[in-house]
Amino acid sequence: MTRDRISVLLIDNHPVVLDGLKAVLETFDHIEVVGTASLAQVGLEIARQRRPQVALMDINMPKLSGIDAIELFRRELPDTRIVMLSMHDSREYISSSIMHGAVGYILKDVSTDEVVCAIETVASGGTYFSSGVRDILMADEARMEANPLTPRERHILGLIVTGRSNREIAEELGITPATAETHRKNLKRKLGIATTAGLIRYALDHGIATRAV
Amino acid sequence: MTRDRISVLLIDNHPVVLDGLKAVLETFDHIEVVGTASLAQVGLEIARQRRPQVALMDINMPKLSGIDAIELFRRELPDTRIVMLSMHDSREYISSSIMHGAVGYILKDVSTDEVVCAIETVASGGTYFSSGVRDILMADEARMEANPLTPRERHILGLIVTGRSNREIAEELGITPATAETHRKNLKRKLGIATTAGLIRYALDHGIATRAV
DNA sequence: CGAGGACTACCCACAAGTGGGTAGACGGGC
DNA sequence: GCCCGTCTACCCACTTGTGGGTAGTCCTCG
Repeated sequence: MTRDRISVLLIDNHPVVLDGLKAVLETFDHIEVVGTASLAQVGLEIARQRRPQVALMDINMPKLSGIDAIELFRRELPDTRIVMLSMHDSREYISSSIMHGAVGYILKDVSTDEVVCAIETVASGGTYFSSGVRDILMADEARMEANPLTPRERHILGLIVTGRSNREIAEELGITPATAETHRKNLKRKLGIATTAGLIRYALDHGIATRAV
Repeated sequence: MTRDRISVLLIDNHPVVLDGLKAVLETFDHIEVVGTASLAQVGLEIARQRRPQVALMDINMPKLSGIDAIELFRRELPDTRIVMLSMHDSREYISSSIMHGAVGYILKDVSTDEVVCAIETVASGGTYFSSGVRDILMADEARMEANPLTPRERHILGLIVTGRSNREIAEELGITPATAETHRKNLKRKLGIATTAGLIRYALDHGIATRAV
């Protein structure tokens, strides 16, 4: 290692997570928590002064979302390596974080050992994604070739885009609402998208539906 | 009038509406119901043979939606004047119907007199929109200049596009979920859009949000 | 003929959105 | 000084979606 201790900045708007993480990390001699913040803006300010090697940042924060904050960090502090900390394992959050420049993404349900491992890995130049995240990333690439949407699913996706409820979709297709629900669930699972809004953006992006009303 | 009786085709997948409307219309000497159908495709088939002057069609039907059916009618039977019959007064349905070529749009809660009036009007070449619909159409044009979205609303619309729930929006903006809910309601009211899906399409259409994840 | 995918349908408990409202605080403009 | 728009917040009853499942029927492909 270039320095004996890895400097880490913690940003999380949940005091419990913030303090807990700080306490745990401080039991490791090779890690130094140089600051904590509950808001991204404050974290950025601290980072300007302390120039941490690693920033561990929550993805969901008031005022300034973690995703948006990644960009600000990258612009002002390109050497600080950003690891996102999230409770959500949705494909959108993960790929969005990576695209914005995060080099790590760990779920909040991982062990503290794994957090330490992530810090070490990204500090030495690597990338770290917790196991659940890796699965999602790999699945994301393999899934679409292995599991293309069925015609029925594309049809239903189109109806979802127009704002139809499960009941309305069911009426329109002559099936039960429960089945429409299943198709909706399968769509989300196949695409790794957690929200209906995400499904709509996906459909518009991939020409499965058009915005024409 | 060119013909003594106006030939009308009824298409609605609700038997009650279909039969009720037929019975009522047949009490008028100058109106002749030349056919009824509970599916758009069947209605189209009947229309091919009977060439009705007016087609009264439900907007929500299984298999083939009324909106899509308008196009088929326009293509094959350009002389048949289409009046949409709907329970929904959402801006999207109405403007979509008009754009596809309907010359009338009446809500199902209107009086039968108004239905007769609509048939007479479109048969003689005019357009007919029931009072509630007119309000919405006029409002639609006037509203956006009179009532532009506030910055706060645009911000919240952007968050809705990313699939945030009211609770998540509230956390992100430091307000209560109830307030986020109010903003969401106001957005729908201002834009005359009934569904969250519609809000998303609107936002993407108007550059208030981008699909970039 | 057996496997697997597609489509269908239902179960549960819980979370969230819907669509009506009402209402207070603040600030700018007439 | 008052009006109006904005932003905030809450009420209710109701519907809908969520995220786990399981499981049956068809049809096709090897």
